[in-house]
Amino acid sequence: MPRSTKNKHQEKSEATRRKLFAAALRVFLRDGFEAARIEDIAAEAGFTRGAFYAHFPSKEDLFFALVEQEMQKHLTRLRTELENCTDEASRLLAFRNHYATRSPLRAWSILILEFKLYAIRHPRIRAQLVRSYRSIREKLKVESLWQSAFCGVKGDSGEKELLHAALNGLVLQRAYDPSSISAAQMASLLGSLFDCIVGSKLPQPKP
Amino acid sequence: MPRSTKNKHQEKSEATRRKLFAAALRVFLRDGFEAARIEDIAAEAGFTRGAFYAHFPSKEDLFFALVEQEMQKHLTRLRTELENCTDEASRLLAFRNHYATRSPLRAWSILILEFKLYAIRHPRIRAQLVRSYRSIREKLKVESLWQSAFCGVKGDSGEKELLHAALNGLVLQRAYDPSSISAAQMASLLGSLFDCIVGSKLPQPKP
Amino acid sequence: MPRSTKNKHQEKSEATRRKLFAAALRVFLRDGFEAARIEDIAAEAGFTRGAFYAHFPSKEDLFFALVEQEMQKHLTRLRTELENCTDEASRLLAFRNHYATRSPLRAWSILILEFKLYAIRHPRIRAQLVRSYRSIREKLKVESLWQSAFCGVKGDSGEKELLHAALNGLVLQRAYDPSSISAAQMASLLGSLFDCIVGSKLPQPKP
Amino acid sequence: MPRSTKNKHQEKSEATRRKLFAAALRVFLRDGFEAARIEDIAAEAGFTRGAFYAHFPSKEDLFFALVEQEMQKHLTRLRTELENCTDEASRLLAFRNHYATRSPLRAWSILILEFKLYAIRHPRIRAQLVRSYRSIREKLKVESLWQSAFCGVKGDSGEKELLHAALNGLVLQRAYDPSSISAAQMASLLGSLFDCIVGSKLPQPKP
DNA sequence: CATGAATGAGAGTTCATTCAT
DNA sequence: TATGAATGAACTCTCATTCAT
Repeated sequence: MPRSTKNKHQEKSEATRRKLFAAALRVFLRDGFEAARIEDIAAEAGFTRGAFYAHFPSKEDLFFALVEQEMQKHLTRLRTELENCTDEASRLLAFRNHYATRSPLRAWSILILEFKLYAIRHPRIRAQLVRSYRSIREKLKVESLWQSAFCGVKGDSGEKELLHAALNGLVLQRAYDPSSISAAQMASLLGSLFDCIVGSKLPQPKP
Repeated sequence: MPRSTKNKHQEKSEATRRKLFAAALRVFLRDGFEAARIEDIAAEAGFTRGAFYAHFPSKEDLFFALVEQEMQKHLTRLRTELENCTDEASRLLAFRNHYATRSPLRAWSILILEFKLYAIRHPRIRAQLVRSYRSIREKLKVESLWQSAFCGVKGDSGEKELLHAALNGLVLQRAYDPSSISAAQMASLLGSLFDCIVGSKLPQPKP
Repeated sequence: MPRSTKNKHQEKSEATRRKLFAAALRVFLRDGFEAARIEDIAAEAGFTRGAFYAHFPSKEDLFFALVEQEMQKHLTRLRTELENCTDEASRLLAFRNHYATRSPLRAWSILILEFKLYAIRHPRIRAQLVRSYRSIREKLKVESLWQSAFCGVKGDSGEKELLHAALNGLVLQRAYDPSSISAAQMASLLGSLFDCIVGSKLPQPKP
Repeated sequence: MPRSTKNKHQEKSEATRRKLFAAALRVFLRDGFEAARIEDIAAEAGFTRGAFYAHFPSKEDLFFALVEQEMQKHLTRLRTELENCTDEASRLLAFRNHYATRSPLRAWSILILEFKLYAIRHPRIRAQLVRSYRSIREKLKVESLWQSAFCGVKGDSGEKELLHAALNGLVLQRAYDPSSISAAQMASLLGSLFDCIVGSKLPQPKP
């Protein structure tokens, strides 16, 4: 009941949760969402199943928590990078690189892809995922990131989605058949697409 | 040994196979590859599991057969459309529309997306899928389709992949959160991307 | 309806039956009774399942028919060998060799062993097998074989069973772990046992 | 982490394992190895299939564990009996009785017989079984049992195998057709065979 | 007689989740 | 909090047998 004890417990609990998180990320990236076994995650963290269920109600809930954490990380990093840029040009370049050379996130992209497909078949999950993404975007002011990168010139006609879609599609393509497109080609294509969009050459809706 | 008997058997067998194919397509589109149960496919076709295994060695084999059949259908249709065009301009337009307004194939694209993800985690399947795609592309001379549409002007720097990637990515995005991008926006974006690529504005590899 | 036609049919039918028999023997010896598949037997004979069921009501029935045929073959051969002996001594020797060097029948022994075990768990089969054996023994006058070999000296205290049991047990032992006993050792042991029994050294029940 | 909890778990786990073992033994003896269903074993122990798989990786593994346990039991009992004998003569007699009156192990022998046949058709299992037997024999010093019983007089020409083979063969014969040989006859025959072997009358390899 | 399509019971195995400790 | 035993539903795949042709 003494405060310090309570804190000790809290700290320990937090540590377990963190370990489970990290382990889950590793296992999900390695095996995918559906194939990942709770037991493996717990074991990877040095615990057993019970510990998992003491901290998360279900595999899906853990995944959501993980998504929010990772998205936050990625977006915060991007924001920091952009804020470190002194002028508009370098900010645009940083943004471009972010999209064109996202190879370190390959496995993560594929994991998200898989979960989106899973969500499509599970309405409740789908709704939760949409909500989750929306709240992250709001919390981290993703719109303003684009605004700041593009000087807020134009209204959104879905260019963001196109960029993401192309990125995800290419990542998947390379994961499934690396010989069909090289990493360099992929970066080049994404860069070009980025230029296209930014150069206002693309986003002209059909009249 | 009687000829008529053999034919009767053959006919019946083919009819069953066709029914199973059609049922499988419906169930796969509805439930996805992994979640689709053999029993449901058989029942949807009006049979029991045993009938399924009399015609296909496994769910995966059926899926491959289905993929080849459907790809063949789609590509043949596209080829026909292109061949019906009298001049180069209309051919290009038909090609553009093919990519920009592929909504009827939404569910199919998602199914293929899911199977590619599945393949990533299952090396043997992956190899088979790559091989299968390659053979289809060769058999139906997909390269020549592009050549004919684009008058064989430029070498391949992966634009085809970019187009497909963007298409698949957007289809998934809309399936999982339709409110994030409208069908019209999607068509518009894909059209613009197509123009971009054709207009040789995109495919300039980094020097 | 003409006689010759009927005979043609009968002949053909008989030929099919014979082929199925021979095929079944091969498959049973190769795969064992339970693991042998009707389809494999039919295919091995150059037919399909239907032909099998046109000639035999079930796998078990085929097996019984097979057992009777083979037993008859083996016993007839033994009888012939014994009858070819001019004197009593050579007859005894032939009998001894029959038991001590039965290696060609290794697979058959094991098959019968397996079926006996199967029969133990299936009462109806067991009863039928016992009956079947009994009728074969009577038809082929197996008792008289022993009598003739041993000059009918002594009453049966089960020596025959002991000899068979030892033979079967050793065949199994060698099949399952050939390194535990050599073929030569086995022949030697069986020969010695035979001598023991014949020399009236063995069958002296405890006083 | 608390010690008591761990012990509770361990105890419960061991109790369940023991129950599963006992149940498996009963079901295997009743139905045979192949026909025994995991579900029946679990139910017989008062559990469901899941519990089974929490304790044993497969039916085969359970069987091997069972074999080792039972062999150990049997051999330990035999060793104890022999060690209780004060003189050489009574030791030999005890050994003789062990072989001649093994009726209580009838069902066990048949189960092992069946598994050996199973092993013949399944190479991996066969190898494992051979290894398993060898390790048991070494661990329990089976050779020395024979040595002690027979005063280490003679080298091994396979008499042990003959004795076992005859025993197993007769057990099977009686199980499948009890009317073909009485229990008394069987004991008598085995006793005589034992005497024969011990009396050095049998193991004279052909010159 | 022979075909071979179709049945359907049944097996082993996996794993998210629950719950007593 | 964490353990880990136990559940039970689900799934794929096999094969002897039936039966319309």
